[in-house]
Amino acid sequence: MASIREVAKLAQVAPSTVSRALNGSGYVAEETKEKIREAVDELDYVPNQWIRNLYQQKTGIIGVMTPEIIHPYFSSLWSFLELELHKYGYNMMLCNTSGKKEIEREYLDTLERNLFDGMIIGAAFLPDKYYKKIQKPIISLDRIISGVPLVTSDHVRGGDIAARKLLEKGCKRLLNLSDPNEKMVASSRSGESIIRVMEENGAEVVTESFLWIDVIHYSRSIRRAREILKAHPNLDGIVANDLCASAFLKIAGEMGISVPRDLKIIAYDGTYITDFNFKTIAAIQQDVALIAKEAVRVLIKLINRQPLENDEIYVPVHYKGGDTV
Amino acid sequence: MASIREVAKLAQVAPSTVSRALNGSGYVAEETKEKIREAVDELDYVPNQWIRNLYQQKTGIIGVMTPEIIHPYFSSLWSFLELELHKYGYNMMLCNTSGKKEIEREYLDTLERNLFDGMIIGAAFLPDKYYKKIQKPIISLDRIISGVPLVTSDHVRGGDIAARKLLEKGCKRLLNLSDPNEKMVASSRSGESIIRVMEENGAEVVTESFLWIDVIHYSRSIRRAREILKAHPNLDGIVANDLCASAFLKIAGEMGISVPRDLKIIAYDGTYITDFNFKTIAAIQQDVALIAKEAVRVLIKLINRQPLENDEIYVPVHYKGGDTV
DNA sequence: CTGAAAGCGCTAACAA
DNA sequence: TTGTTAGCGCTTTCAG
Repeated sequence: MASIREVAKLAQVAPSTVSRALNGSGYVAEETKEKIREAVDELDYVPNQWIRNLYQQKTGIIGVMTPEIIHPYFSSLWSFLELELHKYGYNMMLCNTSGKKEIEREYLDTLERNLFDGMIIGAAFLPDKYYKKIQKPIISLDRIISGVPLVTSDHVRGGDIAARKLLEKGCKRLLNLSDPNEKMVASSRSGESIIRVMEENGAEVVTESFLWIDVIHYSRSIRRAREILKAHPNLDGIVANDLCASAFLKIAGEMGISVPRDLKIIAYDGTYITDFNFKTIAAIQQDVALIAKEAVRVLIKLINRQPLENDEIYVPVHYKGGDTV
Repeated sequence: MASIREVAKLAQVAPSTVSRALNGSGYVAEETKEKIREAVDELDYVPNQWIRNLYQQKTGIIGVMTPEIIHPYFSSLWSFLELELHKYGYNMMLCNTSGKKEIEREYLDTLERNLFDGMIIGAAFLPDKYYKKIQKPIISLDRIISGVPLVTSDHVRGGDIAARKLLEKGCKRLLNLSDPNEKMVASSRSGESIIRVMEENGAEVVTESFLWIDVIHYSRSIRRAREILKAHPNLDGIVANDLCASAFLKIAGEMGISVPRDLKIIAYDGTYITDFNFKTIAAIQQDVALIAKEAVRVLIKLINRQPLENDEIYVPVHYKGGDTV
């Protein structure tokens, strides 16, 4: 690995001149530039970006904390986020925690050790205090942490739309899924909203737990969906994330339950997988592109120490029709 | 951000002593250590990892070049790769090119600028020479580049298994899909293998192009699948990647083609989405966990300048039954 | 056991 | 227009 000094020596100039020539900062005679260019070619010199970062006091890397990346909601979200960060010259580092607290702590450490210029928290399992003490720019996409800006979907509205749609179709007994381990997350508001609207309108709501781990392993989703449908044979409506919704649709078919006649299903997320089946699944669609855009906009403001006009941003959701309601 | 110098001053020792105490390198009196510990706590000092890397001559980051991340094959593969890299203390940086050559070049540049200790190439669209000149450890997962170690599935066998399965079920007229833009990739061997086996056994093979861009946008897959099935109404077998296979299954249903009676479908990849439909899709399953494991093993060897016993590694594939054959 | 000094590879201020 | 010098925050000799 050639260094700037070697280039300087070969071109018979000072290292600082090489630096200036290469960065276009300050004056360098065209003739000198030429000599330097030759030396660079000769030695195959490539400046070390890490070292440069030292002076810029930045790394150009944004960490993205995610519990996993296989769920299409996350794949899509991170895909858009990457594109968006790239526009601003940032690279994205996916920090996959697999839901493990130690790994999450490790990555927060990495942030504090200045490897990232900022961090986007897709999901968090550590107590609030770990996030609160962080001195660097962070934003959250779901977990509600006081002092940490939140960019998320308008889940209250999402739950509302879903519930009203089901009521309109005559649902009387709805299944609501929740992961008891996830507390203080914005996404749980959709469930609360669904329950409120359903009950206000005289419908019954059955809440069952559906663990995170069961969502990401599809075979487990299937098993859990079967358990739940067997335990509650008289359900007539389900709102669940794309993967779960898909599992319920499959199990309903297996059990001979007619969808949408006897059971109506609305997926929550609305990624492309809701179009996979012959019956497309109706969905509350999150606008992942806009979430990504807003998240990056806010993070960049934080990094540039600009004031935030708003530290809670709610991105609109949309209803997408399908064959399951 | 407190620096080591501030800690040293507060603890009334030299910066080098702090360094030694914190790294456990060299001797430091227990008493001195205690003073340093106090100063660290007092100032909330966190060593700057990025500066430390300067001395280690490494960054601990591996770049992973991928054309996109939404396709479940890639999501799964990168998920396992991340886990595997993490075991060796490396972080993974996803380099999403969106199939764009400029972005790919940019990331190769990033590698040369020492931001990564090595790189894993998931897909490549640049001419070979760009890869050949790289002086840092790289391995490829699909594209065949002389001098660059390859870790990939045994696609020849994969194609073979698929073809024989279809023949066994009586297929006479098979659809083979290929992206004409993708040249010199290991994965195309499955198609070649399928064609060979089918033709050797007296079956006909129709090859149609199916562009990458049509695969990753599911709505485009659907449209293309419809086009193809309309153009070739007498097909009785299809081998295609999970997403395409899913699109064909859906369109077959829409067109009233009975699967598997009139049309047999085998998905190639075998990710969880092949289990989504009421009819599970038969598949040639790639062992992504093992691919990830092998890739990392080889890359680490390269980084440590250990000799490679083999620069082409073929990971076994498996047949997974389903309702579509 | 500890500190001074040199230096990782580069940039920036200033002098020439 | 160029070179000298100092230094980013840390580690690593090496002398004491």
